[in-house]
Parts: sequence; structure tokens; C-alpha cells
Amino acid sequence: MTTDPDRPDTPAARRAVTLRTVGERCGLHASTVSRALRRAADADATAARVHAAAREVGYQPDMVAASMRTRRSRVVGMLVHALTDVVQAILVEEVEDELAAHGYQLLVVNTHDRSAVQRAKVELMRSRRVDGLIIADGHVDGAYVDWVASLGIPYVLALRRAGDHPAMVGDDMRGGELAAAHLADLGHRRIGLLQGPAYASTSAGRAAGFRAELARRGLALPGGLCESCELFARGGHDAMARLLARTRDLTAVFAVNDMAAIGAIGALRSAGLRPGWDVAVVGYNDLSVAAPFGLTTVRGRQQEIGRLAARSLLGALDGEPPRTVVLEPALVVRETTRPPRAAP
Amino acid sequence: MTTDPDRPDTPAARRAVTLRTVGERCGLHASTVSRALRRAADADATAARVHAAAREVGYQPDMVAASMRTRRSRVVGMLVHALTDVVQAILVEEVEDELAAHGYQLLVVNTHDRSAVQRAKVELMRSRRVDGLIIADGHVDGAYVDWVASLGIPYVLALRRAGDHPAMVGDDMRGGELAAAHLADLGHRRIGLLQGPAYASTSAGRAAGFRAELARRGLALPGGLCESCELFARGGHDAMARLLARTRDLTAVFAVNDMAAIGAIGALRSAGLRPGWDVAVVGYNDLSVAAPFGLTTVRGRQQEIGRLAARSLLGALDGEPPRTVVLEPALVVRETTRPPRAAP
DNA sequence: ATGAAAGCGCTAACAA
DNA sequence: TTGTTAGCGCTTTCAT
Repeated sequence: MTTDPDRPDTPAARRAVTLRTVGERCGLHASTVSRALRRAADADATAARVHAAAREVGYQPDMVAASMRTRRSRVVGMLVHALTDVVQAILVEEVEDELAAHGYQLLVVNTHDRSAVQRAKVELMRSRRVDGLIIADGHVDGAYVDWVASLGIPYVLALRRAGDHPAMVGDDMRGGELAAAHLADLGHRRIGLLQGPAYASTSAGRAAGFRAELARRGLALPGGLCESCELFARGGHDAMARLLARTRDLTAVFAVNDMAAIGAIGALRSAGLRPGWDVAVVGYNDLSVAAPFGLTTVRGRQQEIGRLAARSLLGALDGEPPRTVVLEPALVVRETTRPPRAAP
Repeated sequence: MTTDPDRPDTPAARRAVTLRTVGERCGLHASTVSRALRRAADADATAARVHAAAREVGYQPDMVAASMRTRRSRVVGMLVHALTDVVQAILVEEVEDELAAHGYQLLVVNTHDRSAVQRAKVELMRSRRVDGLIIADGHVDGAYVDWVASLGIPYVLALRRAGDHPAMVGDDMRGGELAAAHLADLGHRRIGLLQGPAYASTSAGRAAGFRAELARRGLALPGGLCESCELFARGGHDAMARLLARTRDLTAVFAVNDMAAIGAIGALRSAGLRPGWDVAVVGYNDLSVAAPFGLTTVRGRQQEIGRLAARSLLGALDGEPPRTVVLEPALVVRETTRPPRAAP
């Protein structure tokens, strides 16, 4: 292989192609090259010359070096509790797309909602000099987010709120009300609730709104009709099974997210009950799995939340203080909700 | 606020706490501090002293600077086609956990399986000086991965294979055979196929194995019983609907992934057919949604694939050449497969 | 407009 | 063991 040290432009032979390399190629100083490269290729004669030379020697900017010098990494950190929660995955996907469109990259971490992990990973990301943080695993007790805020790094919450920290969220309380109102309007009176962890404002808000709306209608939730569960299919399945083991005297159930609802549907079928006909089911989020299941649900608007969170953080990096945005939910009625068999 | 420039140890007042700061604090040179900090806090007297001083001044290593100096970023890049594909999310989650346990961080990008995006993002990650790449969006036509390989950066494929590039995958061909054998053994003769994109070795392999096993039994797939679809719920739903619009003369269907199978189940129900009883359904991956649906499926072992990919890349970073590992699939029989109504 | 020089924070050679 | 020095590749004064 002919490896001329003066022209290391075959990809395999490349070694440290820097601004200096480009400069030598076109007889200019590295600093001039740096400036010219920031201009468009057709801005002026030198810019054109420099861009051409850069291409010829296969120059690739070293963003690590640039980060070091400018103190801006153009990397954003994002904390999720688990990527396998489809809602969190949607957020990450939207955030990554939006950031990429603005020249930023994304460092994601799973925290499994464990506070020691949350803090450790924030520290790690700060070591990496991320420009800002998107927090999708916030806890209502503000300790964690308060701490992040105290670090002085730009941040914004997504999906879940915590205290008065800037957050892009859905109106979960309102969504819970919509679910309750819908079932009550259909004539249901004994309605079960599958709720999630209290530390997540999403599940807590939905459950609270649901209970409040029922109470407003004089239908306060009977004690035995509430189960806590983890918000994925198996969790919803098991919780519904436990509930049914205790009583079958119910005609509807609201699960605070779609996966739990789908699990519940499975449990109903196993128990010989037909979802929709024997027991109405309402979920939350309107994931794409909801439609083929005919699941009545509440639109969670997580794509928009992801986009907004990314844009909001980008804004914060430009000095605009982030504000909280609350998106209005909407009920999506499908086949799993019908009036009770023996409507009053 | 009292901001003593000599002791900027209140978090709010912190500004550039470097090794020098720590050194000044304990009367040692920055390089000595650097070395001491790499030792355990209880290794020796100076180590203890330095660790204490570092804690006092709130020192946090600057990994950007370290990367620049060492030419190792301790960041790994990962390419997925979409995070909202649960299988990809599982891979990312496992990879992130495994990398974190070894002090590495993860930069994820969505490529939507578009080759221009794949290349652009690989370049971006290289600019960021990632130590290696995990490719979960490989295409069977090797062009993309061949190109990555030519860059000389350590890499390993996950889930999908391409040419002879090192990959951690399931035996998709074998899995397709298992599905076909199971349905044929139950007595099904007219079996439909919902296949995915040909560029993914996963769907292509499963479909090929399925067809091969049927052929081996003299049950070659009738032309009208095959539909291509996008591998998520809506895609499976629509494909099944198209298939049913053409003919109802089938007693079983194999979808190359669970989400498509679930969509197909929805379409069957809409058409007044009972999944399992009127038309048997087999999926692929054994996602957690499969169980509450009673979906018969093939275990895809994506958690293991993610772990292996991460470990394999980590090994590659230590100089061990990665090897291809193929995991054996297993059939998981549930309620959506029964013998045909009028078994021959 | 371009060049020279400095320096971001770290680590690795080398020297003491 | 500890200190000194140099330099990773870039951007940004400052001079020219």
C-alpha cells in the first residue's frame, strides 16, 4: 500500500486529519481554516478553497476538541425510567429527531426510577459536559428535580411534573376526569381503577382526576375496586386478576395507561369475561396498540410532548427561560366501552 | 452572597473546579492529583488526602478534556431504526445498562432505516469520537455495514445481520421453521404469512424459514396468502384486513413479529373471526404484550442479544475480535393456536 | 482578511 | 512518589 505521508487521503491510511492538515493543503493557517469552514462553501473564494481542501483530505471536525474549547458540547442528556416503556421511547425518539435537526446529539440513560441512579447518572452526564437535561423520570416529591435545578444546568421535564419546575406535560387530571365522565355517562356505577405508582405525576394525576370526577357525581370509588400495579401488560394483567379474585361486582375499569389496560383485557378474557360487553375498559395514552384492540383511551400526545421538550430545552440553551406547557387530553372512544349489560 | 474566591465550594458559586483547584487545596500538583484520583480513596495516605480535597471543593472530572487527551471517549454509539419499535428499545435498554456498568455512556440515534441518515449519523458520531458502534439497523445488502467496517472503528451488529459482519442475533430462519412446524403439526394446511421488509434479516429470515418448512412438508404457501406489512400493530392490522378481503380460505396466519400479529388479531376480530378458534395466529419475539393476549409466539431473546452486543463491543474495545453469536429460538405455545375447526 | 499565540482540562513522558 | 512539561484539536483574542 502506498502511504504518502504528505497526502494521507485514503480512508484506511487516515491518521489525525486536523485543521492543520487542511491548512497545509491549501496554504493557510489552521485558524483561518477554522473560520472559513464555519462559513458556507460558496460564501467567498477562500471559503470555497478551504472547503474543497477539507473534502480532499477527508477532514472531519473533532467535536470533542471543539467542546473543550467552547465549553459547549452540543450534547443533551435525557433521563428516562426505562426505554421499554413505549411512552418513554416515543419521547426519546421525538427528542432525538428534534435535537438532530438542530445539530445536537442525545445521551440517554435508564434510571429505573431509582433515585440513587438518577443522581449518579446526572453527575456522569455533567462530567460529560452535556449542555442541558431532559428529565422524563421526574418524581412528584420534588427532591430529585430540586437538586438538578440547584446545579444550574438548563433542564426541562417531559411528561411527568415535579413541583413548579418547567415541564411539558399532558393534563393528566383532566384526562382522568374524561375517563370517569365517559364511563359514568354510559351508565356504569361500579367502576374499578388500576392505578400506577404515586411518585409519577402522570398516574397520580389520572387517578386523582378519575376519583374526583366520580365523587362529583356521587359515585365515590368503592374501596375494593382499586388496585395498584406496575404500568405494563403483565402488571395490569395481574392487578386485574387480583381485583376479580376479590369481587366480580363491577361493570367497568379504568387503567391509567394502555399497557396496563391491555393486560387487564387479557385477565378479563381469562376469567371468561368479554371486554367491552361484560366489563368496559378504558386506558390512557392512545398508543398504536390501542386501536387494533379497540381500546377506548385518552390521547396522551406524547409525540408533541417530546418535540416541545426538545424545543424548550433548545430555547433554554439560547437563554429563553422554559415555561410549563400543559396539553389538553382528548377521549378516544372505541369498542371496549359500552353501556353496562343491565343499564339502570 | 459571600463568594470567597479561594474557596468556591458552595455549589452555586462553583466555577471551573479543576485538578489544579484540588491540587492547590492539598498542596500537590495537578498531575499528582490526577494519578491519586485514579487510585482508590483508601489506597494510601496521599490518595486519601486527595480524595478528601476533591470532595471538599466539589471536584468533578471533565470527561471531555480526558477524552481529548486519551483519545478514548468512553462513549459508544448505537444506531436503531426507531426507538418506538419495542424490540429496539429493549436492545437499547440492555445495552445502556451493560455499558453503564462498565463506565461507558451511550449515544443513540434513530435512522428510520434510511441509508442517508445512517451514514450521516455515523459520521456525526465519529466526530464525537465514539469508541465503537452498535448497529441495530443493519440491512442485509451489506453496503451500509461494509462502509462502517471500512472506517476502522470497532463495531458489532445486534439483532439484524449483514453479510459476515460480527453480529449477535437470533436464528430467525429456525424460528420461522418452528412456527411453520407448529401450525402444520396442529393440522393447518392453508396458512397465511404476514412478512416484513426484505432488508431486515430478521423478517426475511423468519419468512424464509417459514416457507422452507412448509415446502418441506409439501404445503407450499399459496400466492394469495402472503402480505407484506410494516412491523407494528397498524401495519399488521391493515395487512390482515387486505388478506381477508382477498380470501377467507385460511385457518392460520404467521406474522413475523408480535406487534404485527397483534394488529392481525384486531383485524380478525373486526372481521368477526375469533383468533385461535377460527384463525390461528403465531407471532414472533415474545414481547410482554404477547402473554396477556394469549399469543403463541417465538422467543426472540432480545434482552440477551442486547447484553451480548454490549459485552462484545466492550471486548472489541479491549482488542478481542468480535465473533458472531446465534441464539436458538424457542416456540411459546399459548391460546391463539389450536387445531383448525374442521381438521382433516 | 489572515496569522500568531494562548489556552480549555486533562494525562503521559520524562526528570528529579 | 512527585513535579515539570508538553500537547491532544480546536477557537478566540490580538496583531498585522
